[in-house]
Amino acid sequence: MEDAKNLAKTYNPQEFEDKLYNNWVTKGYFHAEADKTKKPFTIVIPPPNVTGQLHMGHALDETLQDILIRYKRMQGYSALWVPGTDHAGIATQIKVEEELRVKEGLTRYDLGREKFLERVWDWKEKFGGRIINQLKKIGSSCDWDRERFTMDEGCSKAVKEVFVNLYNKGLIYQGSRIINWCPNCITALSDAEVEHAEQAGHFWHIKYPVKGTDEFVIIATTRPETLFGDTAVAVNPEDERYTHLIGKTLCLPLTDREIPVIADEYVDKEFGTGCVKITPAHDPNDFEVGARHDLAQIKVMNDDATMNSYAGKYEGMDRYECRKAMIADLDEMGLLVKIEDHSHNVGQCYRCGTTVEPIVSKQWFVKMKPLAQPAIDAVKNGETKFVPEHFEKVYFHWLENIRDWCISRQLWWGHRIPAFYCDECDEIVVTKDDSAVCPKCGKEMRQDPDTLDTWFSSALWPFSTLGWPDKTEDLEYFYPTSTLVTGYDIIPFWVMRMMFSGIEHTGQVPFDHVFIHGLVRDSQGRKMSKSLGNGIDPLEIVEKYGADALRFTLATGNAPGNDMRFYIERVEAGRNFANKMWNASRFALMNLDIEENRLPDVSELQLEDKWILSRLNSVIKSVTENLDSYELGVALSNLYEFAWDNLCDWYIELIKPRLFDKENPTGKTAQYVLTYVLSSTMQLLHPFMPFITEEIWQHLPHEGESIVISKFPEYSKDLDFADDEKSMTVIMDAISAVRNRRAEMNVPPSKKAKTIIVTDRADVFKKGTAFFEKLASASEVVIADTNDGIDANAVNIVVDGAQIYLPMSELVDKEKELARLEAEKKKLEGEIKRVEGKLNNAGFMAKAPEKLVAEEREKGEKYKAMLDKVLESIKAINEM
RNA sequence: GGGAGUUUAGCUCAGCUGGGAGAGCAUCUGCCUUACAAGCAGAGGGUCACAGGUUCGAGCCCUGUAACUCCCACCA
Repeated sequence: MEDAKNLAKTYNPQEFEDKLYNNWVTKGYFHAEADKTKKPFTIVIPPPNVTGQLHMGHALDETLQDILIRYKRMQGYSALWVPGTDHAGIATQIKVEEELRVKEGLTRYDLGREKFLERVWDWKEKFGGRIINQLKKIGSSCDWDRERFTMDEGCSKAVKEVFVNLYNKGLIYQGSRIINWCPNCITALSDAEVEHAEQAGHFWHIKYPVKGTDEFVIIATTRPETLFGDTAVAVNPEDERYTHLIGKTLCLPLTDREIPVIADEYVDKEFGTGCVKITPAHDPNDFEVGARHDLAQIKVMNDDATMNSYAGKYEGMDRYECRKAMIADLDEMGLLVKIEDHSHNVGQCYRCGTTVEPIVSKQWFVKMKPLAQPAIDAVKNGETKFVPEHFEKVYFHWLENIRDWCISRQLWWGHRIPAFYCDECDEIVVTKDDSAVCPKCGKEMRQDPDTLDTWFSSALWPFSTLGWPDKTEDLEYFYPTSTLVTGYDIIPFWVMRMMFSGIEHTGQVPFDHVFIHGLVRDSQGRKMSKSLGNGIDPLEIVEKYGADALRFTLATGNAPGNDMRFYIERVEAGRNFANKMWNASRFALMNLDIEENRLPDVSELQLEDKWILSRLNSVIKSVTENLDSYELGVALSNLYEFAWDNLCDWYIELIKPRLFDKENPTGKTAQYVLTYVLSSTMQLLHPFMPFITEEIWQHLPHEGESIVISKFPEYSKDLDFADDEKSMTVIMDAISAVRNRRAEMNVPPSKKAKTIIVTDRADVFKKGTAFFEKLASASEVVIADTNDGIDANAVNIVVDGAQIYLPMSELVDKEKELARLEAEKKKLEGEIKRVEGKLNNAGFMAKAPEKLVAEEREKGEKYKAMLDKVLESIKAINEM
């Protein structure tokens, strides 16, 4: 540090944040090794999308992780935070395709697979670093030597290993099933990737004529265009309205096809018309019905949701265009009975919002039931714990109702499915090798063109990043990881899948704790989103207020798992706190002429020194306990209160006379204590606000090269001065009472007054005389054991343990004074009544803890003593 | 249709296993007191959504009600 003594005049985070961060990285403080002499603490980052930008949700997620990692690092753990990014299959591919379309008017098919993938890799190289730099800006202490990417070599190896293992165990299979199809992204989606939204739609009632009669059935449908794929109409076997039709043949309108009327329990008699068109290729329920009745599956749409040849003259039309046209035609033919309004849930692609088409398709699936059970058990028996605990319910709910996971995607960007087909003899080989030769006919095989769901590789992240499937030293040492930090919205996508993957492939749960946080919302509680334009860029905040203020904002003011509203006033509060620390440190440095940070001998400590050390000791305890139980917000607000209220507003003010008076032998002691307390406070605060704390710590006398690797303060029995703390509290309360009276009477601090303290605890108040002069505008302090001879007209203040007189009779209004005393009397009587009510309550005395009873007794006595003094004062005034 | 969460000061939120209601911001009053006006010293402001219950004692535990939010769900 250039000038070890002085800090810049104003807190200006821009001046030192980058410089400090670069130094930390250069010095390698964030690098962790498998060090057998230490205990491991591991976090793997939820990898942000490689081409994404840091948003407030990331900022929250990373801040929480960084707080935990820095805390554990200071506690002496080998603290590893593995950073990295996710290839984000659909999201990235869409972006590159969009760029291609806009800039060159091309589609990915124009380029071809190989060329297109080159473009995506280019894109990744170009924008992939951006988010990493943004993580650094907010102070994330990741081990950058271990940065990973979900499509790097190691991850690819892990993916193949897992796929082949699961396939060989029969847990991955290929099948034709109804899946969610996005006609815009042209790919299958898993259930988790579909979002349901209420949409206003219609029920179209359509007549299907019964062959050879004048009769017809009326079906009601929300998707009339799937009519071309109907292969039956079903009624409930118990439905007397229709029993006579079962087995009859219907003429499917707009086509020349004939379909049967079948009976199936699935049909609800009460709903709609009681007749259901059955389209096995376009509806999951119909698919089941079709399977039971051996019905044909007729797909009527192409991959982009235009109609195919089954739709006859509507071929080539978009699904909605077709709907409109066919309804018009049916109406003309007299087959449209009516149109009802009907709102229903429609599935939408979570990436592009397009209405998803349920469609029968041959895809790869992971069999979930056998994998889900151990993942459920691991949380039930406490191997992995959720914080807050209630998120376990969400987790259980998902796993208990889980269906097989559709993992194949018709995308090009992603891990290619390691399955090979022989066009000659239809042989299928699943292998880790990059190419395969048919074991039956020896021909070169063709690899499955599809890629895997992005979450397939994310699911392996906690162990693939540590070297799995190799048995590396890192894997042995750092796995299972300690804590996973993520938002509750990611539980079904990621947490759950990491859980069953970790258990299945490593035999161990991937993490001990899952620390769940909420969403960051705007000031009105809305989700921040691009379309609303209400997002706040974390980097703009960093630029304007500093990373520490941003982190403060994100770490306080809400409980684990709850959503948080973000608004600028909260950032300002954080910045103001940083500024307060900055100035307190400046003050300290201006008054320090010591070279080292050490505590003086206890015998040299003054009352206020013991008080602040004792308070520091308590706050160390509470910060540690709260951090250990993931109550980061509580830990920080305790620290805030200690640092601002105890340290700045009281302690520094209390010791000013000692510091300024060069003759005072206790001045040096004050310097040492102030240095010690300030330095410890910076250490406690460092996990939350890494930059300012390092900057200040470096300027204070210190040992070691950085606060980052300094030892986190520990509770010490030797610094527990409970009695002195109590005495100090009595004095402080008295000072506050004097200030209060003066403020009520509008006496400016510049108008000093003689202060007479009548007390039977002179030993305590004697230690505080200087404080009254400094903090209660006393010109002179007199301690007496009786109020004899004191002007009855003096300002009179009753406090715990003392009665204080300020001879400022000119300010006293007798009437007002009496009214005030009466009010105080009433208040004290109320308190006494309450305490006595408790003490006279047999139930309370019998069942309440002893400590509480003693406390109440003490309070009762205190109030009674104060009441006596108040009564005395009233009497004195009345006698005037 | 299931499930979860929320409801505490004007606003945003804390309140850990039940033991006299808190913070930040905002408001009001007085202070440029030689670290800080991004500050200091004070003040006002709450039937803890509602109704029952358990308990010596309930913001906290139990039951029910209401409002809001979110997640899940194949009634065409």
